Amino acid sequence: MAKITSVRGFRDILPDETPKWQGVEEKIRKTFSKFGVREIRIPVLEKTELFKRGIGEATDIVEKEMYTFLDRGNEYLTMRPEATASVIRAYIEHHIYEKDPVAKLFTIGPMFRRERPQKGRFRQFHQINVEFLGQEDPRIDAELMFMLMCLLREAGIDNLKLEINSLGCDTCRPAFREKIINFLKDREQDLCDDCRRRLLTNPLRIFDCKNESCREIIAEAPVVMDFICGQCSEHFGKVQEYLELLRIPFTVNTKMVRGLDYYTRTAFEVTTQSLGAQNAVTGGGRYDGLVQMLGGPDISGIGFAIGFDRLISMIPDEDTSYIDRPDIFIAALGDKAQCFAFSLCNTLRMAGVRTEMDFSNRGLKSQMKRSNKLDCLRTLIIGEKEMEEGIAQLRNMSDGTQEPVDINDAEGIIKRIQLS
RNA sequence: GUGGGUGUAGCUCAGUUGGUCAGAGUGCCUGGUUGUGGCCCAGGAGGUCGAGGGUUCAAGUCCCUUCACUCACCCCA
Repeated sequence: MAKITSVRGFRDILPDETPKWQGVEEKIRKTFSKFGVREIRIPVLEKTELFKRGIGEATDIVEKEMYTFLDRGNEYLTMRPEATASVIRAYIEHHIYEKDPVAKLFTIGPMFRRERPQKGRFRQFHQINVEFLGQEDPRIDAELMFMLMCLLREAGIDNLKLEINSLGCDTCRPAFREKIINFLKDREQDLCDDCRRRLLTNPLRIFDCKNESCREIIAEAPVVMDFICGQCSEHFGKVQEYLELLRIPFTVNTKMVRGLDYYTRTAFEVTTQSLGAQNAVTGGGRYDGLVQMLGGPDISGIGFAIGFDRLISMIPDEDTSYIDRPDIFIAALGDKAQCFAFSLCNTLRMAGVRTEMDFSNRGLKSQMKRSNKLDCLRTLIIGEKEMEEGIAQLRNMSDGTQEPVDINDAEGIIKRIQLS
């Protein structure tokens, strides 16, 4: 029979890796709880219209990366390519703002985009999303970024760079957009092919082109900062002040732009050197018009998405804080001892001790090997002699020392394990 | 969607101009030690050389097709 493999870009996360995922998630949840961020769980499937309206018709995501299909009910559905639109949909649908317009929400789960896979990029990938809704104060921008940097540090990752920018709001951005298009049109012949195309689709993206002649042009181009309105400028200034107050290192990157249409004002990105070309670990920003755009009241919001897969891949394998080894292995010889050990093994487990044993009925040597392979901290050796005397040998696998223990005193064994 | 790289044992990979080229290391099993792991030594199992076609007396090696993986562009987390 031919083997059936997983779908391209969809991968299995194997038991050797899951402890990292669980460990990081646990740390992140603790941080969220300190900041009063509560979990919301949302569906993986949404009506296609949600993303068209939320992310923007003309974006690459909506144009060519979504898993969309016609459902039997004759309705177009889409595997979500991002979470913010869904969170806002739920916030509106359940009238969460009626009870309290201020909401701090997070959600964790898989997203789907049909791109060509490469290092750090999969068709099913995982994001940790945070949305702070109902507050426009620049302190909320700073607090969100502060929390983000805290939780990345707690996950054991450093060497990160926080870059921020302001994209302006609905009133000042169109003017800037027009300015930049005019500026670039005059120099169109010096732009690369990609950028000439971008001029029509998404002119702001030309800002992060790597082509040298494009960069030269960009260097002289007008910057968002020079065009944003008074309020946006003041907001951005305050955000920087508060970031400094909270001692968060950052750099202003006036060329940073975002690929989703809903972003306004503050935009930010956390990047690293260690991921190859896909160097963004987190991207986020303010989206003051999104709630209204999705049919809700005029409520502002700001949020970010952490690329969970990328985050995990940055944790060095030497980081031992995520490994989880058995406390004890019971090596039992002979039917009587095996029987006794089977019972003891499960008693220890119920008492919270991570216990392993082996039913193959092989010799002590191979059971010791298995204990070693499983990286058990200790081995309890119970042979026929020990069964008769009621005294087993508790061996420390790192230094090879052994001590006698009373096999009928499970509590005594547990205490000894928990002490060392 | 576009371009490059790679597919040989469970894993990581050698394999020269076509001619003992079916290999190493590691992992696994057994033994050296009849009740003591790791280190060492010996032995063993394990592969339609990604798949299909072609050239040739002869193909892991050359040609064509195809699939998969991978990196980069694009884009993004």
